[in-house]
Amino acid sequence: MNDMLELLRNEKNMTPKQIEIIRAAIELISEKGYYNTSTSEIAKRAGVAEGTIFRHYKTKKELLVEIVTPVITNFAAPMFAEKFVDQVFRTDFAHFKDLMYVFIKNRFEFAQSNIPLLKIVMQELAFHPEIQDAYKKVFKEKVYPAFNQTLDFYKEKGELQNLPNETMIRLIVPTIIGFMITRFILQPDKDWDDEAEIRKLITVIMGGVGSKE
Amino acid sequence: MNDMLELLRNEKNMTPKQIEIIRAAIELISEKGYYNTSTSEIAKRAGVAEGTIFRHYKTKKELLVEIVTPVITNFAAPMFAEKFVDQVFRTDFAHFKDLMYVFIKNRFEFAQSNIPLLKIVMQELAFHPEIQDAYKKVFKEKVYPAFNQTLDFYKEKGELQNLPNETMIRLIVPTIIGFMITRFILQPDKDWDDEAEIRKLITVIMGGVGSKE
Amino acid sequence: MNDMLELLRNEKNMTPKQIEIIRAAIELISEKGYYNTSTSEIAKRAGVAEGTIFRHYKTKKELLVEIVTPVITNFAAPMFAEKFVDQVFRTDFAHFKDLMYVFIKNRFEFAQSNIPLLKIVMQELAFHPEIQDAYKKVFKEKVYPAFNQTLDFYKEKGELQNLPNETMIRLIVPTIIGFMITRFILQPDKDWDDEAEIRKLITVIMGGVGSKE
Amino acid sequence: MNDMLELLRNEKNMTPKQIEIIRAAIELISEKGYYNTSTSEIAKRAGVAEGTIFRHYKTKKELLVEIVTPVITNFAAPMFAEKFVDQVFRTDFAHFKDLMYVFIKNRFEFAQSNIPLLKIVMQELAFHPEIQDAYKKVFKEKVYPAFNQTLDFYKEKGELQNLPNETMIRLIVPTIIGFMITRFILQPDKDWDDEAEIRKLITVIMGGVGSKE
DNA sequence: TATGAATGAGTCTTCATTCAT
DNA sequence: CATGAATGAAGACTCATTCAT
Repeated sequence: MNDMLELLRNEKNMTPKQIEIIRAAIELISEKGYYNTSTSEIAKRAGVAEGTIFRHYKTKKELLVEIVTPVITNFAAPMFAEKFVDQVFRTDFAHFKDLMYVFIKNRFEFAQSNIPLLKIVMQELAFHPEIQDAYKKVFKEKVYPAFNQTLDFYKEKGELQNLPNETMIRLIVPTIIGFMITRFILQPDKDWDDEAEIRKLITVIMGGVGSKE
Repeated sequence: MNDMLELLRNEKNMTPKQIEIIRAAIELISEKGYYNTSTSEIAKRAGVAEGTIFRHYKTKKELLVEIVTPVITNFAAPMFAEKFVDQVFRTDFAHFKDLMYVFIKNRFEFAQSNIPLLKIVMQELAFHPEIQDAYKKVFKEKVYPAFNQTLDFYKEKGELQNLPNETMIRLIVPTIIGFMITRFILQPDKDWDDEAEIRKLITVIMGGVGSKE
Repeated sequence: MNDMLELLRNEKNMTPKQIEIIRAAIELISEKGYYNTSTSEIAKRAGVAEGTIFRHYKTKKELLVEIVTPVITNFAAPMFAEKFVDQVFRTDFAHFKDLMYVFIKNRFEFAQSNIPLLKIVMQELAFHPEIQDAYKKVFKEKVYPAFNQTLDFYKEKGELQNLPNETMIRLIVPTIIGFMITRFILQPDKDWDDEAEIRKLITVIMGGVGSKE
Repeated sequence: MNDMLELLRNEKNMTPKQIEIIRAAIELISEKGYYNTSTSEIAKRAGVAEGTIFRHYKTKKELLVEIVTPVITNFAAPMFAEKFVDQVFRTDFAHFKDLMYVFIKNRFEFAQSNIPLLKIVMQELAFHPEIQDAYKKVFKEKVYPAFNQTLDFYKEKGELQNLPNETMIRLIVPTIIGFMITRFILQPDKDWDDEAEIRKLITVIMGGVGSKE
């Protein structure tokens, strides 16, 4: 269940109207951007009155943040949730590249289910300090620690070069994200063999950080 | 001479006021984004009347495009100009990784000299078809052909795996761009050892596309 | 009930603010012309915010058209409505000149009640294709057919010369309109004996188109 | 020689640039109206710099007035010039309707040669007090006296009804002008038999003001 | 005299936000 | 809770006019 809207409906208990507002906002903002989308347009597409939006969200920006924050949290978080880290250490994954495969596969599917949302995050991240804060927080509190633990684990197993974790993260993460941007945003209509692409991606990453034995 | 403003002053022969307008626009838009920057603000910072902007650029958007287009052209183009391609084929570069080094170094420096401009390009690319067109044109007419020629050359020399060029480009380019974004935008204040980072980057790339002899 | 404002209030069911906007617009535009009247002025005189105007009328031009179209329709139309044409053929009017009298009298009173509006129509007709369209439509669909029927009727009765209807219309209509312009716009302050003027006018018209027996 | 431009070139001694400005202004304003024509457009079409216009005419309005005033003067005046009035009293015209014929014919040709200018006069008369003043002056000082003299002359000859001159003028003038508007502005493309139309027009007028012997 | 870059007041229009119902 | 009419501040853009060259 990767669909964020589903998730929002459940976690916060939203009224149907609220859901419609969020859905409309996501559609419109991801198509045209935050500044090209008016609240009246959102209201119209959501089938509610303009005032209704402001009953639920004090400002237009708050609506944006409300949309974007859970995406950030959920894009980064779940893989680093207890369950997953457990698996790693219960050595469910014999090799780092197996872990990478599951990790990338999982995030890939998440991205696929939430393209409009991720588009919004990427586009608006640059301009809204509130969003940047959420992003930094998640990165610092979730991604970073989880990565550290994981990388240390496989370093000790001799599967990774003895590079600083930070360096490795800086090599791995942009490579993965770069791939997804190409895949979902720049050339979404190309005829992709996703499975092959992901394997190739892992080769690149391992070429970069894997131990050269 | 990497500074685009310098370049603009020379190529198009701009009046001093025009230069000021461009300078102010670059500053403000790269800080706050296109939609958060008003023409009156640009005028104020440029020290001209608001009307003066519209004497030179029919619309605000035209100003943006005028700023952004040369950046795109110049970010992509020069490395693929005759001179450079010549070098490659006069085998000035014994190995693909030597070429990569010079290439990345060169584009790195260009980026460094034009951070605000590149920020603008990245941020606004998503919303302005006019900018997308410029980008597509350059990529198709310059980047792609040059890359193809080059990759074929080193493939024949046995230095690269026998992958489709497109695949290689898709692995190489986002990796480089991802690095630069991290370096200049996400963590500009970190204490970077650029030389080392670039070498590492090349290792990653070679791990991905280099031949496994 | 000749007052157009009254009519607007009823037909379209307008809010009080909307009425005020229309009233203010009519006053100002008829005094100073469309291009010399700003929307902010209209708003001020109407006692509403400028934005309110644009909530009801998408553009300033749409406001103008909304004001002017019903005038055109109503200036031309009612006399040619069923009721009136019926009267003619039930020979309520023994002679063409009796019909003319009622007709002119009726339109005269309409004009008198709507001077500012008619001023606007005349002044702006030249520049706004939208208004011209409305005018052409009404003339073609209402005025012309009604006139034709009527003129034919009295021709057969031998009261009119055997001229083409078009020629007669071209003689009659400008003469009447010319009179009203003189009466209400060029010399409104003169001490008019309207009854006498109208009779004189009819003499002229009959001199032009009446049969010379 | 009815062309006003010719006249302007001679009376005032204008530079070629000035003539071009006037010509361009007439063209543009008569097409699109005063408020829809910018001085920069006029300058462009005239092939001069914007500043040049303001060297010759202090304001845009002054340019308009400069264009329009001589038209008014010349439309009204010449027929009432000495020469013409002389003719009347040297009884060059046996009957009033002969005079009318020459008069209408003459003004008809003037109109035909100056349609754009007359269009401008009509359209802008309503909004510019300066133009109204010119019009009133000419009417009062030229048209009215000349008409008076003439009408009195033919009244004495028993050719006209014993109506107040003012009344007659009010019947005659709008009828003639109405005809010209129909002929040149409302239906310029119709296939007109001008000679016949003018004769018809005179019949109407005579029907209105001619003595009923 | 002619130029045309520069001006800045003024215009129409948009839109997030409020509030009485 | 929901509505949607009303708001008014702010924005992009126009254009008559000025003035240094």
